[in-house]
Amino acid sequence: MRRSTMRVIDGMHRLRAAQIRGHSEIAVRFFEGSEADAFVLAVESNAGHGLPLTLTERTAAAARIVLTHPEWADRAIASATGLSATTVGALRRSEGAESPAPAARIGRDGKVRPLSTEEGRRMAGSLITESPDAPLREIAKKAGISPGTVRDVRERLQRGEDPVPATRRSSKPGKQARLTGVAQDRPEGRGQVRPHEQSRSQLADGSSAPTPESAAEELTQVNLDVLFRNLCKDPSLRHTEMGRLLLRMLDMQLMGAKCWSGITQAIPAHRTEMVSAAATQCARAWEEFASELALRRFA
DNA sequence: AGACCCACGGCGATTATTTA
DNA sequence: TAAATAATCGCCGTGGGTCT
Repeated sequence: MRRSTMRVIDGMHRLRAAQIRGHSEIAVRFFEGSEADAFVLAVESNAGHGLPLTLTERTAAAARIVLTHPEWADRAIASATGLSATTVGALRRSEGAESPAPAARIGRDGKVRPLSTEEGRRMAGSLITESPDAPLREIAKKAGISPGTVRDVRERLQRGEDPVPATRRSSKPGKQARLTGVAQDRPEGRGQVRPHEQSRSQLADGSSAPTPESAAEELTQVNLDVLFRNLCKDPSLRHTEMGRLLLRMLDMQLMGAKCWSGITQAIPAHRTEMVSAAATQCARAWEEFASELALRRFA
């Protein structure tokens, strides 16, 4: 149970059972943390006990964790949601581009691993060339990489090789796409650059970050029916009162959109002006709601 | 103190299996 | 049956423990 909101994270069925049995008290374990952390805990609990989430629910949960905890490694998120790391990695590529990617990730072991050591390796290479007798730890500290990596750099230099393995070089086609989201020389079809990847590459260039307007514009191209079905899969919406209210409102919107002509015919002439004003205010309210959400995402 | 070893975990690519 | 997902492989990085 989250102490700040007294909301049940896990054990809703046990709580219900206790209420039915007439118990007025139940032992709880309090959780201190953010809303995002509480969500992760709820997903982990569901994945762990006898009432696991469906595949679509787990996928939706993983997509949310990717956004709220971008520093978590794929395997860490996979472990929490019961999906495979491959699936989480694919989700990150499709969802993660919407937020700035951290330079390193925290694994299940709590260790931090950088997404690219190219810069550190090159600096270590220079330092080793300048001072061949310098201690590995000293070079590691200056270059910002681990002593083990410095040793590998030194061995590579001794063999006359590049300090950065070919598979870790940003210039390698396809690899850069993994490390920074920049697509290079991708083949047609599967490797085509998607809109969100383009906006991420702009970030890597240091030019412009995606604005709330551009991100919203991107999603508004998606059919409302598709967006609604996708939102319905998210347990964080389905399992909260306000979330369900939003889904019902969107459902009504969808239903209305399918029978505008019938509704228009049903409105008497003397009420058209009033209904028009009401509809305009509704539209404004949705717009303000959308703007507020967009600003919150990029705050 | 510095060097080295090694367990653990990261990733992409590929293949096998499951799901809708 | 096609698409999605999981499993596996090989390579690489980190950091704690051990050796010199």
